[in-house]
Amino acid sequence: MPELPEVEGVVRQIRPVSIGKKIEAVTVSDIIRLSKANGKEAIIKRMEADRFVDSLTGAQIVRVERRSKYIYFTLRKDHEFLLVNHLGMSGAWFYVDQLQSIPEDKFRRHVHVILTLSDGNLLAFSDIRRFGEMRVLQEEAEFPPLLLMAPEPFEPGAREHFLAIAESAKYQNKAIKELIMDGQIISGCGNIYATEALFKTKIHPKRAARRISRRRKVELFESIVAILLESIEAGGSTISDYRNINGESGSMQDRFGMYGKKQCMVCGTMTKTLKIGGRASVYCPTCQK
DNA sequence: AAATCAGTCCGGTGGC
DNA sequence: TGCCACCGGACTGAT
Repeated sequence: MPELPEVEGVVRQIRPVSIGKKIEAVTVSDIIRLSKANGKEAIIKRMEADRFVDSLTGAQIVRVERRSKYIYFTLRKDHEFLLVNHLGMSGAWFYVDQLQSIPEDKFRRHVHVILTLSDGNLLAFSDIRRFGEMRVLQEEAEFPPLLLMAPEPFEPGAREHFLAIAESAKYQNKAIKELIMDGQIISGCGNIYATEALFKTKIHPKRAARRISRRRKVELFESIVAILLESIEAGGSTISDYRNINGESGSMQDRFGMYGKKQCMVCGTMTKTLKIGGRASVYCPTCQK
């Protein structure tokens, strides 16, 4: 499941191989075309497949940036516009000379959008579960939820943004895990890193926001930032489907203290799992209070 | 009015 | 072995 560190890794790799190049051709898979023909919003959102292809074909890639878990491709034809991509659960980009070069069959089988670049190579978007998203936007404001995202966690102000919301009236009774996984409160932190940060700071995932002192909230926020940075350094976490653009896995999963564990790495207690905000939340009943 | 809930995009996986 | 319920980021629309 790609969260901020995985998306950051992908963006850092896509940048040097794509900036300044032109998108010579765009291919959308028959499966996506069929889904869209049946009225589904599969991967390509709010746009016909043909119009999506037309929009991107001939554009030059000007910038590639990460915002929260989204990838923003700034493209230029006669004017600049955006291709905004979310990897969803299983989205992955591969930079290859041909599709056959994508290392694993399970990714090769689910390639849905192919950008042929002016260097002759391909940027191929594979998405096993099709929870990924592609949107062509003239400007960010065309998709309003993008404007509501919390500041980047490494930006000054992100911590104050988190504290202000976490201490506002309507969130007082909410479980802390729901808050830190909410992209409008903290950007880029999903289930994995939320689980790890709560474990590291010994906070029970269901603890109400108002039952956590400011000092511990600050500690939690700083822990999230540190874990996100550590994961970027480790090349992200590969649980099952995350790969970088060369098909390589990350190694952050080897450093997990809690996510996916049956037993606490610190005290040996059997871990417990709760459903919080609809998501499975694993924690240690001894260490986390 | 606001908060909550189900629905949407799916294939892989685990349990029986 | 084969089937089927369940899972999940994040938005959207309904209640």
